[in-house]
Amino acid sequence: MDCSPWINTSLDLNINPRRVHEEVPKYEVESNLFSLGMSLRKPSAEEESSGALVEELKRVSAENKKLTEMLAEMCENYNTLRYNLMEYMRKNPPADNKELSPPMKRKSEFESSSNNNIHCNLISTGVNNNNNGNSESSSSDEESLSCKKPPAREETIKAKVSRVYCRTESSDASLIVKDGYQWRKYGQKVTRDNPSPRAYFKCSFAPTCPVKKKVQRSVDDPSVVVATYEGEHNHPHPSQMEPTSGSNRCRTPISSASHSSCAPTVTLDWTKSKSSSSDSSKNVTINPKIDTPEVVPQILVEQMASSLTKDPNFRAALAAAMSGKMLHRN
DNA sequence: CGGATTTGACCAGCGC
DNA sequence: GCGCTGGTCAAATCCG
Repeated sequence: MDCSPWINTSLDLNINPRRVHEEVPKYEVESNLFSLGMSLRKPSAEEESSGALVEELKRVSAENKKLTEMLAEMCENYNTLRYNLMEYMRKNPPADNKELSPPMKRKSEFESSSNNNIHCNLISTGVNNNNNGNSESSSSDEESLSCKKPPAREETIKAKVSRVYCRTESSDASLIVKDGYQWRKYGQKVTRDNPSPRAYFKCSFAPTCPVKKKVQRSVDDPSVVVATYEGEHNHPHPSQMEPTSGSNRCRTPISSASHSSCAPTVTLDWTKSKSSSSDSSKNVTINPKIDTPEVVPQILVEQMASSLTKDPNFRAALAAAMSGKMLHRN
């Protein structure tokens, strides 16, 4: 059954829903003419039956119009749902972030700092999820950091940890995440669960700044660099002190530098612009071309949405499933 | 020449 | 206790 015109039109509705109402009926009429071909091939056999056929045609056309409206409504609901999902994913990174985190943490990683709480920040959209660990979304990080430690040990854990995901050129092996601060590399290690080396950095902007950073490419996606920050800067953001200096600092927007404070502020350098998915981008408030921090979950959501909406097979399958469902109900 | 980076050695935590 | 692993140190090297 060749229903591609209907499918293509129906999915274009995602971009411009009004087109559907204008164009779909025409295709539907044609399609129904094809489907009624057996009857239409014998118009002269019984003239009285032609009237019934016309009535049938009108009825089917009206039904198709109704289905089209329902489809458009479903598409709108789908877009709304997708938008809500993106918002949710942005605020609540998925549990498979664990895959990007080391399988086990050692207490030495935290003993040198000086707070009283674990403070896991997952920076997702340029605003820290600074929920003091009370949200479910932070549980994955908290688990990875503390699940193997007794409660008494947890009380001594003090470092503020945040994780940032940055897409870079796959060919770029520099492991540099330009966040506006000055870092001195003091070590590099190849870890067991990731073939790409992990680089260790200390904040060199202030001699007494205790912040450390670990940078390693994602094992799943080499184009994604995972930067793990530990500790809190005890100095202002360099861009606040030297607004006109440094190639790194000029990439840091003042807005992110001026936000409250103790949590690490990160500006990612998007050296690889993502494909412009017109339909998905309209639902996303963040433009990937600007220096705005993002995290893998949102990247994945956008890429998934973009790839799905561009995939003809997915569109056909979605349209077939939706039309089949609706036809079955009628 | 001074600062940053590299890299092998060393240390400490953890599981067996 | 031993081996594995992640994290850190520091001498060597690089670079502007």
